[in-house]
Amino acid sequence: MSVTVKKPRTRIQRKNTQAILDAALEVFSRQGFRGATLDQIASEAGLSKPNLLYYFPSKEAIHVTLLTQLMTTWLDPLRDMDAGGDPAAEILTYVRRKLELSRDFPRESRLFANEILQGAPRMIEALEGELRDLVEEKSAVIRAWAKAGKIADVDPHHLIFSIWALTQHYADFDVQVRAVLGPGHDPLAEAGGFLETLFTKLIRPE
Amino acid sequence: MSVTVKKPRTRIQRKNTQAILDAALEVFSRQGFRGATLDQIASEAGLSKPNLLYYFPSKEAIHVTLLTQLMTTWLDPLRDMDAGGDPAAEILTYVRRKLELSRDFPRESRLFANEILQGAPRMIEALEGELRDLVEEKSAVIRAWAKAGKIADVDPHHLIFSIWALTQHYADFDVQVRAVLGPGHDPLAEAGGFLETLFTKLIRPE
DNA sequence: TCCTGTTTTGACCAACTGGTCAAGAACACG
DNA sequence: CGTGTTCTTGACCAGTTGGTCAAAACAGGA
Repeated sequence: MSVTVKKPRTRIQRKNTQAILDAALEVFSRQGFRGATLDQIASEAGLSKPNLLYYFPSKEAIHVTLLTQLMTTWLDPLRDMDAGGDPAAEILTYVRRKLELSRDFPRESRLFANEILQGAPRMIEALEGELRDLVEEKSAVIRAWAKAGKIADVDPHHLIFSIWALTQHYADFDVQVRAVLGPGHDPLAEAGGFLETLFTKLIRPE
Repeated sequence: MSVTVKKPRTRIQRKNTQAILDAALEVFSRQGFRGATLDQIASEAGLSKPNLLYYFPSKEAIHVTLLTQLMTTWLDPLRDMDAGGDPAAEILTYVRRKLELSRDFPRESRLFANEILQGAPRMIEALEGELRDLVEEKSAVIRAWAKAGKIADVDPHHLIFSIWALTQHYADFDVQVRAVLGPGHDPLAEAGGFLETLFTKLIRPE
C-alpha cells in the first residue's frame, strides 16, 4: 500500500526531487490529477520528461508524495491545540494559524481541494483514519470546554468544519474573492479580523 | 464572445441535450474540464461520441453551457435578499437557501469549485461583472442594516464570503465531512442548525 | 588520467484524446 | 407509402498522453 520513496542522497538528487515536487504542486493544484500532464510538470521544473521519470516511477507517485507531505503540515495546527490552554485563545490561535496556511501555502490548499472534489480516491484512507482520529480527539477537548462553561455549547465537529471552510476558502476561491472585492483589497488581512470576530462571537459563553 | 446554443426543438433533441448536460455535469464536476473526456460523458449519457458532437459543437461548448446555466440558479437566492424585509430573517433565509442548493445540487457546486480552482478561465468575466455587481448591491443593503443598528456591524463582503464558504463546503468537501463524521450522521441537516446558530450570533446587534 | 556510478536525453511506443466525415437508420408527415 | 429531414454511427485522423530504453554525458574519487 505504502509507496516507498528513497530519500535523496546526493546534492543533485535533492535539488531535482525538490524542483519536481514544486513544479508538480503548481500544476496539480491548478489542473487536478487527470488534468495535469508530465510534460507540463517537466517543463515547469526545467527538466526533460524522461528525467522526471528517473526520479519518480510514475505520475501517480509524484502525486502521492505531495499528498502525503501535505497531510502533516496541514494537521499540525490542530494537533497543537492544547486541552490545558485557554479555550478561546486555543481556538482563535487555530483559526489564525490555519488562515496563515491559506496565505502561505495556497497551492497546497488547492491540491487538497482538488483531491477531495474528485472524491478523494487517493486520500480516503487517511481521512477515515488519521484525520478522523485527530478530529475525534480534539472534539472531545472542545466538548469538555463547553461542558465546563468555558465556551458556548457548539457542535465540535461542525465548529472544526467551519474553521476549515472559512480559512481554506480564501486560498481555494482566491480568484473569486479578488474578482468580487476588486483592486485595493488585501483579502487575507481583512479575513483575519473578520474571522476573529466571527469565532469570538460564536464561542463566547452566553 | 457569447456562445449561441440553438434551443432544442424536437422531443429527441430535448431529451438528448438534457442527457448530455446531465452526464457532463457528473463528469466535469468530478474531473474538472481537462480531466473529463468526451468518451466518459458520452458513455454516461448513453450515446456515442460522434452523437454527442451532433448536439454540441465541442467539449468546451458543453462546459460553457453548464457554467452559464449555473450562474443563474446560483445567484437567485442572493438576488432575492430583500432590503425591505427583516434583516436577520433575510440573511438567515439566504443561508438556508444556499445550504439547500448544496444539498440538492452538489454537482453544480463542485463544477463551480473546479472552475474557480483552475483560476476561473471561463468565468472570470462573469465574476468581475455580474457577480461583483450583485454583491456590491447587496453589500450596500447589509451596510445600511448595520448602520441602522438592525444587525451587528460586520464587513458585508466577508459576511457573504462566509456564507458561500460554509454552505458550499458541505457539497464540495462532502467526502471529507462524511469520512470525519463517520456513519450515522446527516451532515447537511446538522449543518442547518449549526449555521443558523453561527450566523444568528454573528449578526445579532450587541 | 581513467574508471565507475549517476544523471540526462532523443527516439520511440501503444493507448487515448477531441474531433471529422460519409453513409446509413429512424422519423415525421403529406 | 414515399420522401425529405433528423438522428446515429463505424471508421478514421492528427495530436497528445504516460511511460520505456539504450546510449550518451557527466561527476567525482583513485
